[in-house]
Amino acid sequence: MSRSGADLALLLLGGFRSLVDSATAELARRGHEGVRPAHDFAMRAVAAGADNASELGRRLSVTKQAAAKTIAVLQERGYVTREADPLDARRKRLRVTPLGFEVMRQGEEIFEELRAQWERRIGPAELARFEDRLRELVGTEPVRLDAPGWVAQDLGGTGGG
Amino acid sequence: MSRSGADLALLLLGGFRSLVDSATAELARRGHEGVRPAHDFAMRAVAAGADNASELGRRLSVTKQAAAKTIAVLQERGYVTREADPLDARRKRLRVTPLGFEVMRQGEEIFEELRAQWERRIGPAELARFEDRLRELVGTEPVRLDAPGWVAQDLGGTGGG
DNA sequence: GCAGGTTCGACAACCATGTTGTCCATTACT
DNA sequence: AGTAATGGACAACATGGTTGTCGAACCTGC
Repeated sequence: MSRSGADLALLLLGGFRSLVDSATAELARRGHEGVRPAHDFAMRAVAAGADNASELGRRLSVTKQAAAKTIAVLQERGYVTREADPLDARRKRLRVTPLGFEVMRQGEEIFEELRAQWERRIGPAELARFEDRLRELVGTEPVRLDAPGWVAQDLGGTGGG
Repeated sequence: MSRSGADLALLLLGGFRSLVDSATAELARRGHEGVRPAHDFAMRAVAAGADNASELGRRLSVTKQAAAKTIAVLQERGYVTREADPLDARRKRLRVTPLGFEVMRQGEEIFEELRAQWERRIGPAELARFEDRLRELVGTEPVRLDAPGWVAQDLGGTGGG
């Protein structure tokens, strides 16, 4: 097989998609239609202190404009609120709503359940080992899940421009 | 830690991105600027017999229109040619050019090299085991790498998991 | 041989999610 | 106070998908 390398990549993608697709579907089933990982990520960043668009952009490694668009969606769905920042009139302070937190909570729960399923299939020790390897291989660089079609996108570092 | 499930997903994505980003960058370094996994996939499908837009769409699980757009790019870059099909005047027969094959070949080579690096890090046996687990977990469903921002996209009810 | 359905490919409009670039108000710095 | 930096808005555009529609070519049944 001359494609084991590429296959490995596909397999990794497959694993990710499998989890995320299932989680998204389950979240929808529970009444949170159309919640996507990116939303969760953004909310998490907001909850973690990225309480304005520019900062959120920085944390998510996207432009502030992109962050603003995401925020608009989150706000529209009632997952975050935006109020004037009393300390800085330029800012609009973001806050995750109870509904937003609820979605995050359920998301976590679902992912835990999915992981537990995998664990049941191959055993806890084996999954732990698997995760260890994965961590080793991936390293510590934070993972970006950004650009539309990033699978097919130009990547900053090199080809860039 | 209540996020091990989600972290597992991220880790998988990280692994995929790590490989793909490296491969894309390396391919660019070798003069094939802007070649993306989706291109490779499409070329592979063409080479494997999807020699018209509609068929390609089917194989890639995207609409024929989307396939047509991809083909346009591939053609523009000289990776595929389009000629009238002598047997069916509706069709434009696709063929991967030598350049296209070259890109595929180099892509494979690069992925192999990346996999070999991982192998060197954790050992062949361990990597094999890792891949086995991954295969078990992912199953045999073909992996789609389609929709723009699929990470953040609505997913048809199937869930895929 | 031809009517009617199916398929191919093209075009246009649109959605989603990014990106630059520009601009103004506000804040921070010197 | 004057100037730089920052936050956010808006507009234009790139990418890569999606529907919807349509004409031309093919296929099938009568």
